[in-house]
Amino acid sequence: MSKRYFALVDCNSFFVSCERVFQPKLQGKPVVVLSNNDGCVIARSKEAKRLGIPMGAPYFKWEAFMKAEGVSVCSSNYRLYGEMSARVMEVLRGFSPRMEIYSIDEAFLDFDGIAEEQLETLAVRLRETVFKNTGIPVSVGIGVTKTLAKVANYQAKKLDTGNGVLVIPAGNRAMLEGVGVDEVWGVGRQLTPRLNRIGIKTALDLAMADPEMIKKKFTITGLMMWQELNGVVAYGIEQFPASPKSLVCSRSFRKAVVSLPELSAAMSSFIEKGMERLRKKGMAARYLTVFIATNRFDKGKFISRNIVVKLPIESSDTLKFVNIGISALEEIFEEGCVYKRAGVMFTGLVPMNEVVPDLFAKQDSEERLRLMQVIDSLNANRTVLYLAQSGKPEVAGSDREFTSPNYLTKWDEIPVVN
DNA sequence: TCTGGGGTCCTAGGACCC
DNA sequence: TCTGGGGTCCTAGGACCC
Repeated sequence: MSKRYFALVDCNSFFVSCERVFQPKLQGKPVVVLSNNDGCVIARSKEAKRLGIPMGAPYFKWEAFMKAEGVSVCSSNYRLYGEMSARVMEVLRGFSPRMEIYSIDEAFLDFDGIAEEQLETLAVRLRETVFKNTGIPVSVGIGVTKTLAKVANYQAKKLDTGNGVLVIPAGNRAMLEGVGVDEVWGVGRQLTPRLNRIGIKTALDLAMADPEMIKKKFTITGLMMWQELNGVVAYGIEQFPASPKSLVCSRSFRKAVVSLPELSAAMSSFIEKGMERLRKKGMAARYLTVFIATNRFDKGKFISRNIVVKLPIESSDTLKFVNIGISALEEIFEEGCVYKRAGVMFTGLVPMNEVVPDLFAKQDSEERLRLMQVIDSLNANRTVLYLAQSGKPEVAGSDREFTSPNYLTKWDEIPVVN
């Protein structure tokens, strides 16, 4: 019986690659993509990484440097990235009947039944197909567990294998040697120093450690990482996405907010946006959390408040949530604070059609749900209809200087070929 | 002036029950 | 003076992921 392999396909500098598909002049040049409000760097091209621009670099601190080095700057355009992601995933689906979309730019593929010596050829073909059909370059890592596939992917990029593909054969430990333990899937900022202190510096060190000790010190999650590095599957492919448990809509304000009316408008718009996403997933929520916070980077006291409201029955009605959300906000709002961030979280989620009727609680009415449907369809590609209470969309704090057009989702922004 | 946004899982400890 | 033991559920906080 041949070993079962998993592949991790990861889009290279995904957001940057998306921008490059539509702006070929950005090829081969240093490029970064900025977060909301053009706050900080969330994607970097290889060339930008080489210039030493770190992930999360605040734009205002790096602006001068980037100008001097000729770095191209893009504001983030999530609609575009979401659409490009869907296209990439569609191509990947053709390469394995079992696949897990892990994030906007990553997917695990089950390569069960593929002989070891054919893996690389298959991966190279996959890579070429994705590039041909979408213009997005990807790297492919292959191993007998997801964690090893992740390591392989990391090495494919780091070692610059030439074809963007790296296979870690079953039982091979050599590939773990040059990998810092902090690169292992599940080892983050806190675990790294703790592991280092007991002499575990590389992925190989972790793989060779005593599993009893690992379990004792790093609990079950630590043990699972150990197993996966040793080729024992602890995480399977999740083909069908589990239904979400929570949904957040939040923003930092470019200009801090002081007044209750302004904050209410922002909150109302968060609830609108969040509800729209929730309905798109066909879900309703039982709990609403409203939160507000001051600037965590400011000297002085950092204030963060939240309040949870429970509805008598699950709902997906924007208006109902806006009303209770605004009242909730009034309870936690404190005069004199300078708010920098706010948002809402929906929890207690259930599919809309599984809401259990209650004798004493009124369910969303048919008419109201139809109204929501109409609003959603009107807003499908661009927000055209919103509550007066929410104010103009930009109140919610979106300020983007370098946004690329919505090439794929807006008719009037489709690129023209002359 | 200016520092993202959206998720999941695990554990410890408290409340509560019998 | 002495003051069980076990189970479940919930929450807050920590840690991780992209």
